[in-house]
Amino acid sequence: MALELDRCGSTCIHEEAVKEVQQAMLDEDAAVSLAELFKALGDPTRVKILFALMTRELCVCDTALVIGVSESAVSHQLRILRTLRLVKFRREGKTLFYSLADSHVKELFAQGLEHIME
Amino acid sequence: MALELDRCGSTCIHEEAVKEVQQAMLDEDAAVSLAELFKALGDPTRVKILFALMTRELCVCDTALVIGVSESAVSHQLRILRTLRLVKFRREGKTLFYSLADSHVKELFAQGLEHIME
DNA sequence: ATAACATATGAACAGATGATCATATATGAT
DNA sequence: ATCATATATGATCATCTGTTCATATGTTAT
Repeated sequence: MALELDRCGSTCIHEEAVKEVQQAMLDEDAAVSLAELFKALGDPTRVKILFALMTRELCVCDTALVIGVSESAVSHQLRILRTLRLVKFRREGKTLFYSLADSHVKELFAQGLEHIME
Repeated sequence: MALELDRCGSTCIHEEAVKEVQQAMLDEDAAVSLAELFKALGDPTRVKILFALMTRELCVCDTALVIGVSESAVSHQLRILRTLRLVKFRREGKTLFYSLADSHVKELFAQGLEHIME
């Protein structure tokens, strides 16, 4: 506590700015949750999986073929995406069809692509 | 190439689905760029930095104080955010004031928080 | 029950990541 | 020029990540 307050020397702190920002600041849990969500979107394989699912639902095997990685790798990544409720699935016989859980991914990708192409 | 096509056995492939998705598919570069962007947002420290900067511009020292990490750590993370053009800065004497580069971060955070609180 | 198929899971390993510490750069004051 | 301040950078290291390979689970058909 005291350590953190001292760290900066004290000469360079703009008190008003710090207070203003601290009041509007995100709490730790929210920051961690947000980071977890974005981290899940922060891998090319998972981006491809999600983008593929934007077009239509796909089984694991087809997904693996489309994005060019092993089925095991896809399955591992889908587990992560499931945990964060980014995808859902339905069973049809031996096959599991995965799809986007809600529209947030589409919106996030749209914003993300906008930024990249700026 | 041939390896990838064989990998799935061939029995489980739904050809139409695969073709339909492949046509709409993101190219490799775009997938990597998108992933890089989201990866940059996928760390609690960087989330806090960006969220803090949503309120107002801040110098490195104040940022470090607000989010409770060392100035060096903040500087390192700001470098990553600068590289991805998520933040920009202006100099005033010895002090560098960082701010959000554009409005995409706000939109992304808004969507992200919506998803988390669903 | 057995076999085949679709997917999931666990272990393991190489590569990436983020904080820390030490050092360097840049600006302003003396 | 020297010094103090604000920030940046490089090296190091423990931890995390994603793929692979081997194995397990669950479903359908025989």
